[in-house]
Amino acid sequence: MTATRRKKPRASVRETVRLETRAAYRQAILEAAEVVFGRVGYQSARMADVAAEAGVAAGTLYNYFKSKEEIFESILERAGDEFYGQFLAHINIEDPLARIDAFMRAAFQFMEERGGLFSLIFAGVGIVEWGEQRIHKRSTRNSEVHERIEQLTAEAVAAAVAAGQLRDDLSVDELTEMLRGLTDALVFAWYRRGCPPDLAARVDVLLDIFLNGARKP
Amino acid sequence: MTATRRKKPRASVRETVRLETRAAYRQAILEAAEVVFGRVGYQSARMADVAAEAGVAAGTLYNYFKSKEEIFESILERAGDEFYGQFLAHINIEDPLARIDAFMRAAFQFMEERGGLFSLIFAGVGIVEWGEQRIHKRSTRNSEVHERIEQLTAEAVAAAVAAGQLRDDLSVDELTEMLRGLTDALVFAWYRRGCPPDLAARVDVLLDIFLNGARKP
DNA sequence: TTGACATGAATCACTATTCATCTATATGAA
DNA sequence: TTCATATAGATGAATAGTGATTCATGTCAA
Repeated sequence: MTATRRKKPRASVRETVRLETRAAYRQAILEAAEVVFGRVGYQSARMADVAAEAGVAAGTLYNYFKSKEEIFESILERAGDEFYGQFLAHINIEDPLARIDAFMRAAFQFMEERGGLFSLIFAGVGIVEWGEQRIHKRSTRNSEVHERIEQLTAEAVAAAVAAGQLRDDLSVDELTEMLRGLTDALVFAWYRRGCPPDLAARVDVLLDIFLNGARKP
Repeated sequence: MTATRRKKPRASVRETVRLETRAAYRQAILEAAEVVFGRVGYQSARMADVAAEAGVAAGTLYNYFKSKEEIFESILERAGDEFYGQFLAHINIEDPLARIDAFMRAAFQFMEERGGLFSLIFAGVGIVEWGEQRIHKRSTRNSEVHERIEQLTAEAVAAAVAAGQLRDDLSVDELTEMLRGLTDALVFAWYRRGCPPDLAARVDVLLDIFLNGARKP
């Protein structure tokens, strides 16, 4: 997918050297775009800004990407894959509740590390989807990643229900929805506070309320 | 605030009639804008679309509003006030938990009735704020309304804690945050399903999980 | 006849994208 | 090793599309 984005390089001795260089440019552009998009949002970000941030000329961007949108999608795609990877890393934890716990922690840690991108990724998984969905239809790829993540969570919840760890008088969907909501809420609030380095630590509150509720025993 | 938006009408005998007419135009424009913004989003909505929907010429819009943004803010403002009103209506319920319950139901009912505007209002109270905040800074007024609503909720939560109805080993802020998150989650999911008429009914699940948690007793 | 105001074509601003050029490097003959 | 030439690809000025906003004009009620 990434490969088809630009003219195929001619086969030659130069190949290796050129590729190195091209890859570096590509990388620089993506990183710059991530910074700029993260700072001012997709709409407000100007290609000129991205070019400046990357230290290249505006025209150069188009030697590596077809359009602004393609750059955006590349970012979403990359970040989405990384995010998904964080989930996969804990897929094998046997105990359902422990798995959910691990998922949440992994997700929060990822958020915390890439705060600026929040509105493009995690957010891209719902929030931005609403705020901007009509502005640019989201990359299909990113949606897939999103769905798979929801899927992993739902599976864990289902397993927990099956294991008698979670209530069975509510549907798995409802439980998953709520879990997701609590997660969003924390990230939301954290983002609003300016992304201080305390997000990961708050998972405990999330799980506590999700599992035990807010009512005084 | 609304009054300062256009040239002051001259005092004259026509006044009454003119005002009537002007008010009608203004109203039509706002309603049209609400429809169009709700349908395609602020960014994608064209003034020409709004004009067409309102059945007036594009230029006419500018006889009533300074700019596209001002129209948007007027909508947010109006909707925000209505939304806030729904909360105020239950402010006097004594029992804190009952008050929270009433708040949630009122909010959901409002959502359900104005689904199309979701992303401009309730959403405008957080979700869109992130998705688009850099695209157009939100109206100060709307932010105020938002804050006041959060305030009302937080007060109810605090009262519940004080009354021994909610846990006191978590901060009021944390509890409120979670409540808000659960609310968002439901509306989110509902919106994604295409706004079917079942939102209000789901408040029970929300409160159930918030109060009792998801763990199997 | 006059003034308020609706009209919509013309203007203006903003940017993504294109493209004619220019630069730097690689190649290969001397 | 050195120089002439070719070429990938960097450059940024020019283009082009979009759509908000303006304004000269026409209409209608008083």
